[in-house]
Parts: sequence; structure tokens; C-alpha cells
Amino acid sequence: MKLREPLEQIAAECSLPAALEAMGERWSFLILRGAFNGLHHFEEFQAALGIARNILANRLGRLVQHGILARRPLPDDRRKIEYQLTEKGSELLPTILALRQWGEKWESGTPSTPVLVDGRDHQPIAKIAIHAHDGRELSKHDLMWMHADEVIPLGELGTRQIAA
Amino acid sequence: MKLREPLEQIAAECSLPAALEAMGERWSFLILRGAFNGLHHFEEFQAALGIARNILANRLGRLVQHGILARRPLPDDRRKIEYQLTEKGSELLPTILALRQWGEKWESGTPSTPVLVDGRDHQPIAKIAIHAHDGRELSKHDLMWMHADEVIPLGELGTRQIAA
DNA sequence: CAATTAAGTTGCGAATCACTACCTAATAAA
DNA sequence: TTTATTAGGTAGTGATTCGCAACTTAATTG
Repeated sequence: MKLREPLEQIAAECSLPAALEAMGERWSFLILRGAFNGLHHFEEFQAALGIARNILANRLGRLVQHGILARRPLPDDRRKIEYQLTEKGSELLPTILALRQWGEKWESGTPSTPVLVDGRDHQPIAKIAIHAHDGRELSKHDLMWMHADEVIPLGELGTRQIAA
Repeated sequence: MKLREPLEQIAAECSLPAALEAMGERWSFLILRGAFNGLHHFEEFQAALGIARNILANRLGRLVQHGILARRPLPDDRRKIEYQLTEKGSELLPTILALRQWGEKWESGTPSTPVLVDGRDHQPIAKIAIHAHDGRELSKHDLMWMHADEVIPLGELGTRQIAA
């Protein structure tokens, strides 16, 4: 009997449990943040986060298994293992930024460092927000939940009646 | 001696640890997702998630402590406790959506239900993304990290030299 | 060859998780 | 008014994970 059941079965119709299966453990997000901030090696993560070594080894291994980090020994010093964000891992950046911005506003109250800026004008990025398919920013009151079946694809817009 | 030390001290300059202090435990995100999908009562959460009752009680209490959910007994049946998202809790929606979208793309592969749509045209929202302060969407290659001190506020743009 | 360094692994106690059963207060039924 | 039912928890118990420190292994440096 599996005591700690994977979260996936709980809500097969939602991908959040699947995502949490990969990222839901303690330290996973902080390790990833470290990777975004330029950490690449075991000892760098260990020193920066103060995490226990066995836990760090476990988490790095799991992130590698999930394809979020890539692990490769460096050719010029084969003791050294480089952990690199994969594309899959890189695409967690919006999630991390959203969580960090939320923490900044509601928990810590202080601005974070380092700051992610637009390379062109060196200005901080905008707040992560919810946008309509055409780019309008949507507030909580503009939003509603629909069953996926009921969504009418854009291509059929000309012929449809707007449902209640 | 405090064995499970709060994550905050590790990186005082970043708000991510602070956010994880509130939301970083197993089930917290799924409980919140339930709240966004209209769950309000202990038994509803319990039935929907299949979570152990003591853990659910613990997590609900913690989310209430952190001001993410509000707890109030209903006046017409004072056995019933209603858990409502606060504004602070509601503002985690972009984070949850970003994580869910990531899971949809990279883990489950299947579209999730229910779908969050624009109330006006009933079209699904856009992918959560990173935007510049002026609204341009930014790709990974447009971005860089800067120390907060080095960021020149928009108002001073006319007089500055672009720093290396 | 000895010493150092990078990246782990092992052992152990403490804390947390999950499962089941039980409890309590408020409402509903007889 | 007694009894049953329901909502929202608590308590006990074993499995799992966490965190710390010490140890190991392989590659590099002196």
C-alpha cells in the first residue's frame, strides 16, 4: 500500500497536482531560484541556501529526473557537476516571479534583490498578471470559470450566439 | 533549538522564502485551488481532495493565520464554518495559474478543467507571461538580473548615462 | 604520494504525514 | 424532550521525511 499517494489522482482534470508532484517539496522552489540567479554547482547551492547536503542531493536528483535541471560533469574538471536549467525549468520563471511578487506585497513588505529587468531599458518587469487572449489585463471581476467543453474556440466566434 | 528553521533568514533580500513560509507545504496550493473553484467548507475540501482530516484542519488553520483564508461560522447554521478567500489569498491566482499552465504543458499534457475565461467573450485567458513595464511581452533573452540599487527609476531616465 | 576539493552517502533523532477512530457542539427528527 | 445526524474538528499510531553531522569516493593539486 502506498501511503504517500501521488497527488495526481486527486483531480485528474487539473494539472496543478502534476506540477506540484515535481515542484511541491520543501526547497524545490528555492533551489530553482538559485539556478535562475546563476548557481550551478552543489556547493554553491549548499552555501547559498544552507540546506542539508542529503536533502540538497535528493532535490537536485529529483529536479534532474523531472527534466527541470540538466546535470553534466564539466570536461575540464570532472569532479565538478554543472546543473543547468532546461527549457522546462526556465519556463517556471513566471511562477516563481508571481510567488515572489506576492510575498513582496503581502509577506515581507520589502523589495527583493536581485531584480529582473528588461535588458533594453533596464527597467523592472511589470507585475505578473492575468491577461485576456487579446492582451487586455483582467481583474478578478472580469473572470469566470467554465467547463472546458463549453468554451467556444475563437474560430467559431462569427457563428455563435453568446451563451448565457 | 528550532529544528525546522523558517526559510526567511536564508535570503533576506528575496521574498520568495517568505511566500513559501505561507504556501510551501504539501496541500496548501491544492486547498487554495479548491477555494478558487468554489469550495467553502471543511467537508467539501475533504471530499474533493481526499486529504486526511487532521492535515486539512492544520492547513486551513494555517492559511487563516496567514490571512489567506477567512473563517466565519454561518449565522443560520452555526455548525457550518465558511472559508473564504481574502484579497491576499485571491492575489495568489496568477501564481496558481502559472504553475497550472506549466504543469499542463510539461507534466500532464492535457488541458485542465475548469478553465478560467474572460467574462466578456468567454475565451480562455492568455498564458501567464513576463511583461515589460510598458506591456511588451518579454522572452527569456530580453531579461537580465540587476541589483536593486542599480535600477534607475523611470523619472530619472532623461538625465542618466546607461550604465554598463 | 599526500592534501585538498566536489559531490555526494550514511546513520540517527526529531518533526511531519496519513490513516482511523473518536469527540463536541449545533441542528433535525421522533 | 430525547435521540439521531451533521459539521468540524482532535487523538493515537505507524510510516515517511527532514536536518544535522560524520564519512566516502573520485578527481585534481602540490
